[in-house]
Amino acid sequence: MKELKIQDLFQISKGKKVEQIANDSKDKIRYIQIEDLRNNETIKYCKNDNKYIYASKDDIIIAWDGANAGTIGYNIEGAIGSTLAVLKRKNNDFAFNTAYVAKFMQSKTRFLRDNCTGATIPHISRKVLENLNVPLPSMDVQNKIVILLDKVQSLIDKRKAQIAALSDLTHSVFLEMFGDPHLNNKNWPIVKIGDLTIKSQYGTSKKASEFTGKYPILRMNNISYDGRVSMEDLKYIDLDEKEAKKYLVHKGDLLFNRTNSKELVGKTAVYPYDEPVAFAGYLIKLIPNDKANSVFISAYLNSLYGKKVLLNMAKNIVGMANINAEELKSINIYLPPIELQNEFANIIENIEEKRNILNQSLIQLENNFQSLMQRVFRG
DNA sequence: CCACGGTGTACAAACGAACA
DNA sequence: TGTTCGTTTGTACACCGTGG
Repeated sequence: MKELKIQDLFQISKGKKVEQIANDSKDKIRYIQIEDLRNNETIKYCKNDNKYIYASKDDIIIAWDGANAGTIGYNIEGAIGSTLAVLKRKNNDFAFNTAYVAKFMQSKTRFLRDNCTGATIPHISRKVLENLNVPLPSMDVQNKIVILLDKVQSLIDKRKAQIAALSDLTHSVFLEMFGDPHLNNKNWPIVKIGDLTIKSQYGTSKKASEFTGKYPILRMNNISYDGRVSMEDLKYIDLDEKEAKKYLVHKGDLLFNRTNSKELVGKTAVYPYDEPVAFAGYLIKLIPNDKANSVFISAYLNSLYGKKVLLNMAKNIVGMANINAEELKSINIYLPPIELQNEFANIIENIEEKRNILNQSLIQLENNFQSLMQRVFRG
């Protein structure tokens, strides 16, 4: 098969510093940064100034600096920031589909990242990139490869959308069953979180180890902002029998992140697994009494209103914010009957089950995509 | 001009004084 | 002596800007 180097096909230009402007400004164009190569969640703008470096839809964008160097973007239009570079087609007669090359480069992200230059912060090596060999089958085959990979990608996107929809569902089920927490138009009695718990317990302040230890230990990054426990990136710790009693979290216990940056203080989730694990000192464990279901309390604190309450009460001192156990227990909460709370918890459990299935499927699809990519470009 | 070393900052982990 | 909890320290990363 014919092979050409990136430098035969493209002109590479590094981006320049771009001044961001407000979203409602006139005569604006999109300002692209590394984040924008991965998603379109926060779109930023800048002036339409000809001193900037532009990428059009048929250019390939690559992240040049930092841990994500080598990330590829395509079909995005705007001025690129200083940590990106753009690959523009050279004027020559080589027959190739830019989208195809973009996909090919995507399959080489790892390689580009591994061959970076720079002492502390990785930077793409221009030489390595320019000398990257691109296999070029016939135009027909290139086009087919693009269509195939796009199809798989769109399956992945659909799966992600389904998972996001389930999160919305959780919120709306909560609102429907219990009503707006702020207005309390179902007139539930108001109590304090402390009234609904048997006890609160801080986690262990023992140092966790990377590999060895009897128990996995949950740290702040294991509690997500949207109220889930993630078992990724765990550390481990040993506990004796006495410590195990205090510092293990069991299924149905509530976990609360008491120290973090102001926005992230108060991340709350229910531990959902049968196997108990340890938890660190910047988390507080709450065990509910017979008046409450922890899933309900967690959903309350994770509602828009709950987040607002937490944000307002976090004491922000030199960059770090805190909500201690007493303050947590003093938060007001409305109290529907326990039967209704349990019903809610059952619904959530069902939703979470579906979510797990979808997640598994997503991981599967992503793996398939990777191996497909490898096979396709090996020829 | 751009390669490459540096800076600022947000998040996370850990420390250790104050309390019981 | 163990627990609480505010603060310090560590780490990772996005982005910047200068000298060759």
